[in-house]
Amino acid sequence: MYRTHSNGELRLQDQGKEVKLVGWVQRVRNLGGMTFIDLRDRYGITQLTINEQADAEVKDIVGQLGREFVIQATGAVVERSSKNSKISTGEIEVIISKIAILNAAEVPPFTIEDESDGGEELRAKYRYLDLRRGPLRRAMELRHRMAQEVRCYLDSVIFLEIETPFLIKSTPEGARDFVVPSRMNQGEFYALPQSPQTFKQLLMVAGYDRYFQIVRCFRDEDLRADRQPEFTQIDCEMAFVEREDVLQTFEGLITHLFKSVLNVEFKEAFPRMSYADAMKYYGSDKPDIRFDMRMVELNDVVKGKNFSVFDNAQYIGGICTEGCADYTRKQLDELTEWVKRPQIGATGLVYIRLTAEGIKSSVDKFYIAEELQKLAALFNAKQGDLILILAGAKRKTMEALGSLRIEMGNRLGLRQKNVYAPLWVYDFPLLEWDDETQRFYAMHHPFTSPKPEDMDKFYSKDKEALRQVNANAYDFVLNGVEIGGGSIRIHEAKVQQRMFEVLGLNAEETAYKFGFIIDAFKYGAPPHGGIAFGFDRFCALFGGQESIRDYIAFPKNNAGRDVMLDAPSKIDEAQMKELGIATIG
RNA sequence: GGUCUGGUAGUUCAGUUGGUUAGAAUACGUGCCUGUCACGCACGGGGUCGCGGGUUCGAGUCCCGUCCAGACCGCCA
Repeated sequence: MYRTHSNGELRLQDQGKEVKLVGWVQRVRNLGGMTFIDLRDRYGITQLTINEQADAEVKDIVGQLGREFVIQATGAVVERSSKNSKISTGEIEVIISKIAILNAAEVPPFTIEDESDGGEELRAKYRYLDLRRGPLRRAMELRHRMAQEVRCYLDSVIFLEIETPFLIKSTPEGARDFVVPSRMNQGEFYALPQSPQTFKQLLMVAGYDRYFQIVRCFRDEDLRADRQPEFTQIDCEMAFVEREDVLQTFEGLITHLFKSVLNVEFKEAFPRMSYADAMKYYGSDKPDIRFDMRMVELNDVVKGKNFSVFDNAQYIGGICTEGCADYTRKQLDELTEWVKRPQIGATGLVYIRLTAEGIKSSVDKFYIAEELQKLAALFNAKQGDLILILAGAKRKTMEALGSLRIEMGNRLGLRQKNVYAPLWVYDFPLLEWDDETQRFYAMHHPFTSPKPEDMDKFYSKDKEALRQVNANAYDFVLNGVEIGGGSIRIHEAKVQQRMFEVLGLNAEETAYKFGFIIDAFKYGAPPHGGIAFGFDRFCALFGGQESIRDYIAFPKNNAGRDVMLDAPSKIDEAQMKELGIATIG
């Protein structure tokens, strides 16, 4: 037996016990006459004490110890004469009678502490050392807890967890697929699933009317702090449901997660907002509603006063930032630079200050105080507030204003981590027109059903009518982060066929790529719908972080590399030959 | 594909207008120290300034190229 206890469990009532502990040496403090060792494992830290009376052999071994050595120590639990209230085992220590080095360790390249001295690249390379640190360990524990609670809840409402294959067929409709060459079928490739979308729908056809899976998904696209090439979804589907059934069911799941993992309670139903309103008031399809600061469109009130910037703009809108009227010229210039950055792309920033001395703006030449007052009233602005206005092309300007709103929310401290604002966004457009390729793309995915009332438009030949078709789709947004998305699906073969037709696929392509699902719909497919949650993002948000990397045990860097394994890597000629793959160039 | 930021000791960083032997903290090593818990004190070792080229009497510093890392835009049905 290696150990009798973990390093996190001994307490005052254990004193007198003879215990055997194992773990990693966090730190050795040699005071001359006596030595203290902090022994660490997953569960905590226990102080080992070696005093003057210890055997020479014990003292000799202790002298050899370095950081991260794996040791085993035997001794008696005693009450400490000077206690440490910072750790759970701080009232006791173990007086060592026997000690053994189970494995020595080289000096680690960075310190294994909550606040490590190591940079990201180094910690990524030695991920197994980084994972020993408290913050990463807690992230893994949080993720485990989340997964357990998801299973527990969905099991309680009779969902079945069913696994679906990873080696599937490439249907590049949206994100790029990762592909895997087939040895037995040379020249052909499997694709890794971007999501188990079609499989879960086939499970509905099969009659498994409540399915879920915590499942890895793969997308060969560029990475971000919140995007990895392989990531995990809580993938769910239900048959014989309408939108309301899906929202209710998963509001239940989310509420359960908040309660069981964070002990946060939601007494009221989650707010809901149409996509159109989200864009209109927040300039985003994933609004952060922890703070208000709604956008107000000003087209009708500012045009026709000889201010060409406004007169020529398709959209003029603003936000009101409370208590910012005392912003200095320098701060306003800096904000102007901020909105002019290429990522935001605004051409300028107009401001109106409501100061004690009256109303002042950067457009006083064009608007008299009375007009500005009237404008300010649209925002319910009061003395001390600052109104920021952007103008330009509609979509772009609204999004820029939405970004400015988030930025001001950050600056004003309105986006607190421990405040949670869930939101359902619904009624997205079904289709997006792409000028470059001159065709429609599905905004969500091609299995999303149009809203029943838009069916006529869906069958229309008119591009403008098609543009106006709404999808029976919904997103779950938490604190401005898109956590989940889903829809009521198409379950009729002819509707599905029409969808592919709208997307520009001919009958042959449709049959080749998606024949299996259209066939399935011909054999009694029930009405169905579902949702999928980004599990990594969900965990990161619960952990109060923006980056999902710390919630994935072995993530990739932003070039899609695993720097620990140094993958991807070349394969040898024999492997290539076996797969029937030639090197280009 | 693009924009920005960074790369100097094991690690995190500083390094002035281009000028003597490139510093600090921490880690590491040695010694002292009986109540530490980020122990303390003293001493010590440790550098291809990412790489290549250029300008210059002289480059960590300026210029060009390149590689790597991070953030973002495009992309992400």
